[in-house]
Amino acid sequence: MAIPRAAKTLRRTRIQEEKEEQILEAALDVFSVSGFRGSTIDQIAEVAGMSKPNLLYYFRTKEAMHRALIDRVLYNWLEPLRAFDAEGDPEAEIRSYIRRKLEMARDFPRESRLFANEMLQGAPHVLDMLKGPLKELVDEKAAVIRTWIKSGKIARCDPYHLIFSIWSTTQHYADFDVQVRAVLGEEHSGDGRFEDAARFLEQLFIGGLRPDGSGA
Amino acid sequence: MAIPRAAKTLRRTRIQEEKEEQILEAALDVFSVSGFRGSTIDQIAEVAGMSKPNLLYYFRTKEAMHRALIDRVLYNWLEPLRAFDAEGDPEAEIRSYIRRKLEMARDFPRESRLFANEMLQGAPHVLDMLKGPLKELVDEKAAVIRTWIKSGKIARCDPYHLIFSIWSTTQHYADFDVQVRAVLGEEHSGDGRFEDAARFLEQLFIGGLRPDGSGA
DNA sequence: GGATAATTTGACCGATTGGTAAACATTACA
DNA sequence: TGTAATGTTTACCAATCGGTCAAATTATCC
Repeated sequence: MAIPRAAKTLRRTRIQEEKEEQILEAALDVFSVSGFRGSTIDQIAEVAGMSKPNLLYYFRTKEAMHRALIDRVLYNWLEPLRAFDAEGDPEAEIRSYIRRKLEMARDFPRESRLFANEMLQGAPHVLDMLKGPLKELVDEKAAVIRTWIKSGKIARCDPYHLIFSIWSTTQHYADFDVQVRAVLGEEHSGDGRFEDAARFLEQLFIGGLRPDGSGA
Repeated sequence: MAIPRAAKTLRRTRIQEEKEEQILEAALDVFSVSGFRGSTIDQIAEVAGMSKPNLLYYFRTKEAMHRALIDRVLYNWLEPLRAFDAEGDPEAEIRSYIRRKLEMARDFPRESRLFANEMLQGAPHVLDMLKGPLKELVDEKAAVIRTWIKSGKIARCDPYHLIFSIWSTTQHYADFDVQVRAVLGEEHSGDGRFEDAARFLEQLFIGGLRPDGSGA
């Protein structure tokens, strides 16, 4: 008889590691496209190449699978913002933040869509994280931006909306990929659009945040 | 006996107008949150306050409901971009485009989420529209922006990515509303955030697009 | 008011949903 | 190699899914 699944987390087998990995990979495929409600266990099982009961042996419910997936993906997703450094040069920091976020949109579009789906549905599974850890992290980085403003290194602006606009512009290339490609046309649907986007966004944010009295 | 439904479009009753309106309103509620796959006819029927077979009397399938909803919402959704005027002053045009898109995010968030859901799922129901009419419209407006660049009224930049970034930053306040509110906190979750966003985005885009040799 | 068309509903259908039970197969380890 | 724990599968369940049907109800128009 199998031990109760609650105990599974105590000692993890090689098989457990592999299968759970395999399942979460398939779950990411499915959840990121159809959202939680629109996805079915059967779909995920098929993508994962195993039977539904086998899948449910590792994750007792659809909820548990979704939660495990979000938990695993969340930490890496916030890494670029965490790397935002108070000590660095504002212009370089903003540039590199945009670059990193765009790279993630290019290399991990499913993760981006997973969160986008969750947001559209009102964030039923991550609302506490948004109000807690995420808000704290953003508050912290907003404070950094405010010191840059106070020292005159960048223009006066609302740091929260600055962060929102970097999020939205970069994630757009993952979440709305199909629209971007349709509008750009077949010939510009290679990865070159990410380089073009990076160039444009750097120009936009660096120019838009240049302190009043500087340069020109 | 009721006439075949194909004939319904020939002469429309008062009741038909009202009920179809009522159904599409409920469908917008449901589809915009859960997407096509994640929404059920029963849900929509309940929100609309009528029985499922009654609902299916007006729209034969879930697909038909979704298609009718998209068709109805699409025209208005593209109106701000259509209003983008070649004759106007670039700065004023961009300002007013941002304002209008933000107003739509505030006043029609469900419509925004309906499209966002559709995009995340790969636009199965609107791909032709994206590649056809939408692309043509954007091409046209991109040409307008290029004339502004050529005449030195705004900085050199990629007009497509400029449009993408206005779309993404403004729609963010509808699609990611729950995240925006969570990060800003309870106290900043009134409609004031749209005014703050407008101020920031105007500053960002006007500053970011200022031609090299001008001002400051 | 009566005929006729339009609308609404309850009962129902087969397919799919999330999930379970138990038999069966495999692995790890003494 | 035996055996207990782990892993997998087949068969199944009740609930929900999209959708149909025929009967009942309501509106329209002469």
